[in-house]
Amino acid sequence: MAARKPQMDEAKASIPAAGKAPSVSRASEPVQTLAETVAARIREQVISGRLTPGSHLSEQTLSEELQVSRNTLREVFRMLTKEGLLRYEANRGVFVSTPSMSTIIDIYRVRRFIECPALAHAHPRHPGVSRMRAAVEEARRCREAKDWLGVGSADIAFHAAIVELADSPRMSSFYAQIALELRLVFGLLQDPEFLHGPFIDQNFEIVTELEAGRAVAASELLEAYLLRAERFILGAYARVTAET
Amino acid sequence: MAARKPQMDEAKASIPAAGKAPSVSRASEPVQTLAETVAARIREQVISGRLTPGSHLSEQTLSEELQVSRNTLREVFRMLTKEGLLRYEANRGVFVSTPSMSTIIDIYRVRRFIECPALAHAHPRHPGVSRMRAAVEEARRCREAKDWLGVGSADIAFHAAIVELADSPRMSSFYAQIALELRLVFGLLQDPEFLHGPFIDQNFEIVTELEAGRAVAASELLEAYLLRAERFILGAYARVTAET
DNA sequence: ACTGTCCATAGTGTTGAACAATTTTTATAT
DNA sequence: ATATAAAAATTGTTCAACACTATGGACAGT
Repeated sequence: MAARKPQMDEAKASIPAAGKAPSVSRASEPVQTLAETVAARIREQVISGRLTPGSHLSEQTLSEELQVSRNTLREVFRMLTKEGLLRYEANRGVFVSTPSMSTIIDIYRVRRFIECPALAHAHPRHPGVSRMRAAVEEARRCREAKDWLGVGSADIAFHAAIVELADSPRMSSFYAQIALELRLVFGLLQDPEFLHGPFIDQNFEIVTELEAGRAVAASELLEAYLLRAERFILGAYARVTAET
Repeated sequence: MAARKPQMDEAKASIPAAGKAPSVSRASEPVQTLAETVAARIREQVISGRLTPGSHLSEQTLSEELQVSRNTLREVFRMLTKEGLLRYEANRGVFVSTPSMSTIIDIYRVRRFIECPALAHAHPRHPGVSRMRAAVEEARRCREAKDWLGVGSADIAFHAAIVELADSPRMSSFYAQIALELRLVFGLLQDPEFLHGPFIDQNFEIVTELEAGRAVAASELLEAYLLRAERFILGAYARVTAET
């Protein structure tokens, strides 16, 4: 019964002198580790929708495809798991997270909980304000160019700037995670123009109100915005999942 | 199914000293991976103060000490880094995070930002309320027994229960991280009786108010509590760092 | 003495192979 | 068909090796 026998190797007779193809020479900027580089790449693939939620990421396949060892890849998986983009199942491997309705609901609950007070108590001259303004303009530029992925990024950046008004590094990094999950949801939905188009101008109004010193009014606009967006996204989500 | 011969390691009799018997023990379902087990162990060491902030964790030394491979240890480090307990420095390794004054200030800013609204909008019959009550009683028990580490845990549990009133899994898990960092701070300070003693009774008052349906009053109590606690901790921190 | 270069050392970053443990698939027997 | 056992794939973990980076000391020039 002991049967179980390895058949795998045999080819391993090769000499260990294998060329290692050292990391590409990107001699610029702060030394990013290989794992971080790969993580960024996979993250981008997930966000852009090339890696669809629910799909299984095989360690062997991916390590060959990305030219990194399994060990390094596992470090990458750990990172992305903590970020919420991937999900581990014991002895089964990692999968791209699949946001559910309750995920969306929770995300928007958090957003209202954090963004609205942050905005309401903001000082009109806070450096975050100019970042909000910049994000709105960036969104418009992307809309012109029909770069909807860019519009999504700018929208996220806008709201991240709102959170920065609270002057709390921890809150900002928490929000960054939430935003990542939200991007996952975006990727799941189709018709990005329909998805983002209407909200750019509302962002514009919000930052305008804030710059005029009417923080509370801006906060109320934001709350209405978030409630609408939530219903909107939930609707689109239901439509997509119904199709399958 | 799969009734296989349970022949485990016997060939690797290299250094069986610590003998940890990986998966044998809890044959239940949660199937904790080795890395998680080790992470829990280090986490506990950091919280209890046996691993002092700022100290360097050598991969080689620790992997020998804990009887795990460097690769596994690195996975552990990644987890604890995301939790905020450890800090990476490129090519220099991991260190136990050293909370600074601004860390404490940020933690308490976040706590007020999250806990107070959560409490103010809470329903008096929410399941979280009974958890708050239970935590207060646990804290009192530990105080009797002079188990100050336990008092700290109960205090954290009390406030985690407050956050659960908001019914948001993401918020709760975020708060869990913050609480971990706070424990790090606690470990840095001495005289835990002086540290926790006065706050147990304030927790009691808060939950009592809430149970009576006066959520807003409870929230105001909480805010005052948090402001006091922040000053208190900052003072103790300054005293400790001044000594060095 | 003072300072800057060079080198040995030690520690992290990454790899590839190996094996154990578990899940999934296939083949076989009832 | 259906249950069950063997085979194949995959993940979990370890090990040994080497490249790369940081640190500290020896050594030469001023």
